[in-house]
Amino acid sequence: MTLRLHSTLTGQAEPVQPDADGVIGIYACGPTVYSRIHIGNARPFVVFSVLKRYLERRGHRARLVINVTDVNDKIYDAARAEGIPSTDLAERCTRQYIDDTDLLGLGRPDAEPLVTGCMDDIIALIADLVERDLAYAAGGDVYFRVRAFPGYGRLSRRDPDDMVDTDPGDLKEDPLDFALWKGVKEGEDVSWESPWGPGRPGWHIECSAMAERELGMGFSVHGGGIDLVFPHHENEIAQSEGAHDAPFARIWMHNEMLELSDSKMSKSIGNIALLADVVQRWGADVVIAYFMQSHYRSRLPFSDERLQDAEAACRRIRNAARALDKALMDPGDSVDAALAAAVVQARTRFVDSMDDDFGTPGAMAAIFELVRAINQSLERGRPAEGQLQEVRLELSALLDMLGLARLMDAGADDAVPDEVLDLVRRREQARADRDFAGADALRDAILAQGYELRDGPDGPEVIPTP
RNA sequence: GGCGACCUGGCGAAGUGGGAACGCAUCGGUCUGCAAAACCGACAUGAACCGGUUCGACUCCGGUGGUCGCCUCCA
Repeated sequence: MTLRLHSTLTGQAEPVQPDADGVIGIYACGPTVYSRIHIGNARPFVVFSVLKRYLERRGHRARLVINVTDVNDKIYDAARAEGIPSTDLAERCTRQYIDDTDLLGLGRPDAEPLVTGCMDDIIALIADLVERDLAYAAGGDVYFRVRAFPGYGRLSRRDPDDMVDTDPGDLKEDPLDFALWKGVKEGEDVSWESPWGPGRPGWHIECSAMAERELGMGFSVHGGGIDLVFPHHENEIAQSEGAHDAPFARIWMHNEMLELSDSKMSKSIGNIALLADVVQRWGADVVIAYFMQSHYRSRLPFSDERLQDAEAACRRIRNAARALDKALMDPGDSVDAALAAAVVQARTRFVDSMDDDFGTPGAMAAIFELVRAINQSLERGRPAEGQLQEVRLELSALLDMLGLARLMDAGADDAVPDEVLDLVRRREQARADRDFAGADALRDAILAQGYELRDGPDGPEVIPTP
């Protein structure tokens, strides 16, 4: 079985097929850089990064492109409010976006084109559309002639005749038409030369141009947040397919929104939590696990409680990894058949879930079932070293497919500071003296230093609290 | 007003026309000086509500109620 993804275009699960060059091309719409990104913006970044990861781990070649919109009205507005050039603001926010997403440790996309770096492609595409009468110049602007593109509305299942309250504009032939090029206006501090005069691209044309440039027409997966279906992706289809009479993207994959107290998290509502703050507080693994425990097409509540759950889930996995490492220091010589079976079953369930529309919750469940099997086995005895290695490798491989392999780094107690080790020694002495009140106080002192103590048959274990 | 989605245990969250995963939380037990971790056990005779189809529905169809999203910048 191969990976199938629900496509917004067909409403059904469609098999993911490589492009003509054997590579699975994935384009996801990235942020507009006028402020730091919030945890909701991070969802598509995580989803599409893990999608690429999963495909690669399954032996496919994949190319992920996530653009950066660095020319936009909001950028002009924000820069004006700060009293700095809009290009400075865009550059700063682009750097912050890179820094913030780097905190997740999921790697970078293969390409992250900037709108400002694709101006020639954009102008050429607009010129094509004008040439084909799918677009027209008016004043210093250029508009797409929506009624001239017959498939308009297919992606969002919308009839152009049903659309109301559309901005009539002064220069449009039809209120439905949307801007491909906007002539420079008073107060805008950057513009580019074009056959229609100085100006800048409209919001939608950039993605058509960048996707075509990076992946060609007819690539595998185009995605982003579900709020982009209309008008952004609808317009991209109109632009690209209008210009080339060829299919643009085969599968349209959209992630649902995060919600905060029953409404979506949105910069315009103001109920946001910055990605950097969330990662700073909880750690990258917890944030990734938080996303992976829910399906990308489900709305996901964002709250401390949800993050706490994810943290507890990470702790459980880390504990099992630590138990494996401990067992490996003193392995047995038998093979645990039940454990061996659990390993096979976990892989099967994991892959089945993932291949069925990127079912990361089922994949996480498969990992937890393996974790339980590991704990049960170690409760029964000590499997042989070879089997322990094999189990460790498999757990690590499954976690890695979700970007969670760091949970295997259980944090050996070799880096424990001397003062903590000293506290441990004093506590052992207190216990030997049956001074349990003193021992408990010392344990609290150790915890305050960031280390958890677990007494076992082989003496106390010192474990860093993440 | 138009279009669409969703409604599963305390909180989250999957899958499925015929045994309701998984995580967290809670309760009891094992282990421990006590904890922690781990293990064992308990925890929705029922899936918003009402009808229908079916031998059989949480799963399909229809209706009611509720929640949310898009239609304008938005991941």
